[in-house]
Amino acid sequence: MPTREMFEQFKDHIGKFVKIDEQEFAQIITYFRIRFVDRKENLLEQGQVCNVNYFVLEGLLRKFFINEKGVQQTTEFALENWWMTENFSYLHRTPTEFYVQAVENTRVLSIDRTAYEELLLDHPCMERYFRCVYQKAYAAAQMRVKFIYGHSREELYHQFRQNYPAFIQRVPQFLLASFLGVTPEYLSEIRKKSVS
Amino acid sequence: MPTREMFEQFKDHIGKFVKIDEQEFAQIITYFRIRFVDRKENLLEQGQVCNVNYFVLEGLLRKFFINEKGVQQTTEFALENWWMTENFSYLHRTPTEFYVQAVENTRVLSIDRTAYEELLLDHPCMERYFRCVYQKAYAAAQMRVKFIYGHSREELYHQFRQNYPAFIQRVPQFLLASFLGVTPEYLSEIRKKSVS
DNA sequence: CGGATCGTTGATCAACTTCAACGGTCGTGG
DNA sequence: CCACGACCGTTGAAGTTGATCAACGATCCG
Repeated sequence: MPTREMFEQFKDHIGKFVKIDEQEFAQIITYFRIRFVDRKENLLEQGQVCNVNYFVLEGLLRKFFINEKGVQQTTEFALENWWMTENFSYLHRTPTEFYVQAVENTRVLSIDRTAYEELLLDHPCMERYFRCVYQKAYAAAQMRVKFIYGHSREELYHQFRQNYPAFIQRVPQFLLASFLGVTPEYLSEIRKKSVS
Repeated sequence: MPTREMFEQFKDHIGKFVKIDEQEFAQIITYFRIRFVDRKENLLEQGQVCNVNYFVLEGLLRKFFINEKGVQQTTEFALENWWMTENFSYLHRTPTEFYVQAVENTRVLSIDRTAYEELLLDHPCMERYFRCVYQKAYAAAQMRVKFIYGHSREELYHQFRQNYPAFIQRVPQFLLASFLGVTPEYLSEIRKKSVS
């Protein structure tokens, strides 16, 4: 049984966007389930329709697809307090091309489509909350496109290193390479250049 | 003075996501202004804080920034029934690095920050509407990242050509090159290959 | 007619990949 | 507790993709 404390940080996150009282929050959490995901375990696999949205309480998720060369290509990480889902599959109810996998042992809140729709109807403040969350996520995705277009792969690495130094410690190098869109070999070369 | 018909398509767009009656819509449009933008005219310039959101009724907008080599890099187009704003600057109230410019003579609905916030408080259905719009836009942005990472520049062009054949007719080639992240010279070479 | 803008062409150059090989580390089974 | 294999990071040579630069033609518009 999930305890109150487990949800405290979720309440804080909601609180960043909308005002919410103790009572209503107690109602809201009933729409969610808590789930533990082992390292390397998949929350979503290619071919499935994504019907669930995940909120990371602790740990780290990644989203990737298999490109035509058969190589995993990571497109996204989700740390604590980030939402992770495959929106395209979720919205269009089409089979996804993505996997969502735990990089570390991870604890998430999950909410499926049915519960999500009920939640939004029953609690208008959550409509506002998700509007804010998606607007912010959209802004972040747009800035990411700007970064990709505006910099060489080498610069991307240095930017990323500067912006998320702690994260680089946390994730193995070949996953970082995959996320940056370079081969592990080239990332290794970039790193060599910058230490010498 | 804007006429009722001018807003008809905006009503249709809202109607795709939420149910709305004639009366409420009549209220809602009072929060917006209509604006005509000439070709090459800027709706936003680098250094400004973006406080306005635009809905394209007719025409075409593009968003671009100037990269460190002094070259315009297009990151986004907005056709009819798309929203265009610089979300990052809008959300954080920081000076933007982007320009928003009309590619064709364009007619937009505009809503500034103050009116937007009032609109959302006065009309909860619009909170839902924008939640849906941003969720969809976020999904599109994520798929775009997938496309960029999963294909060579040449493949990107062919994909784009296949998905938006009409659009390619509409936009000059150097802008398309800029959007795809290639030089005009290289796009020219790609096109030569595919006709021969 | 004249100038700006846009698309094209070809040669050279830089960024990044591919491939093959090697060494270190970690976890698991014996 | 050791040994083995899997996994990961590194190195270097050769190859590919796409950029840069300079020049030229075509078109459009004043």
